[in-house]
Amino acid sequence: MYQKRKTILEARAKVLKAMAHPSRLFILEELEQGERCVCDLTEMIGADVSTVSKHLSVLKQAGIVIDDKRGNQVFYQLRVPCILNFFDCVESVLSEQAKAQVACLTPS
Amino acid sequence: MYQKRKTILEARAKVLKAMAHPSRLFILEELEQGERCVCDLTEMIGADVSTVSKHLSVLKQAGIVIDDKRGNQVFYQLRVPCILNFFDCVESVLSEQAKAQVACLTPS
DNA sequence: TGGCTATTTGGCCATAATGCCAAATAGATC
DNA sequence: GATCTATTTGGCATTATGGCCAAATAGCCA
Repeated sequence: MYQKRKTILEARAKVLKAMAHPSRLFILEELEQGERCVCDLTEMIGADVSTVSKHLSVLKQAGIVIDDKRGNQVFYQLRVPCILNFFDCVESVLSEQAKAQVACLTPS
Repeated sequence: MYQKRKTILEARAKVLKAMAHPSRLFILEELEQGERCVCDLTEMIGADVSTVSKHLSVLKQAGIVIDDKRGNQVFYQLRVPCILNFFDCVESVLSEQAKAQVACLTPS
């Protein structure tokens, strides 16, 4: 049952895991607007350059972004723009949570 | 830039992180068909009951599933069924990867 | 109550993820 | 070549995850 689907589920989990970090989600949102170099993203995030570079490497290894070296800069862009559609649904998880909390607090 | 969005991105990341495990993805697929008790899922996955229970707890804490105790069993179901729509996009990430690999192997 | 089944929780260990600093690498420019 | 900027990589400490076993909890039924 599970063993039969395990390989494909592992592949999917790897993609989700690569996205599952606030800085990496920020990078994806930012790349939705267009390509960005590491230095731009580093400044916006406010972490060490090496940290941001490693986040980008995680996204790249998962196949979510691609890089393009031009001069002494490296520009990253989304490889699969639909990735952002995810969040309509993630958002509905969060709004359900919010609704449930309100319901808890509201005397019935 | 990032600090302004950090809180919401952390919330989203938490949901993605909860999904980012093959066993948990299997559980979500299975719950798409309808509610399941812990014992059913445990047998299908073939891990220790305690392990499966903890996976379910992760999904529950993320607000993705809800539980319903009936008798001495606990049934879980999806709280936000759209969660499975995710995979059209995850799949396109994977198929892009596959395409790229083929392109690498094909002499141009 | 006692025993049975289903589930959760605590403890423990092995492994992976995160973030910084420092060092290495690569390109541009003088 | 020397130097400056941009980026990646290695190392290390800290924390989180995943899995099992064992123990605790909860409901059922005799």
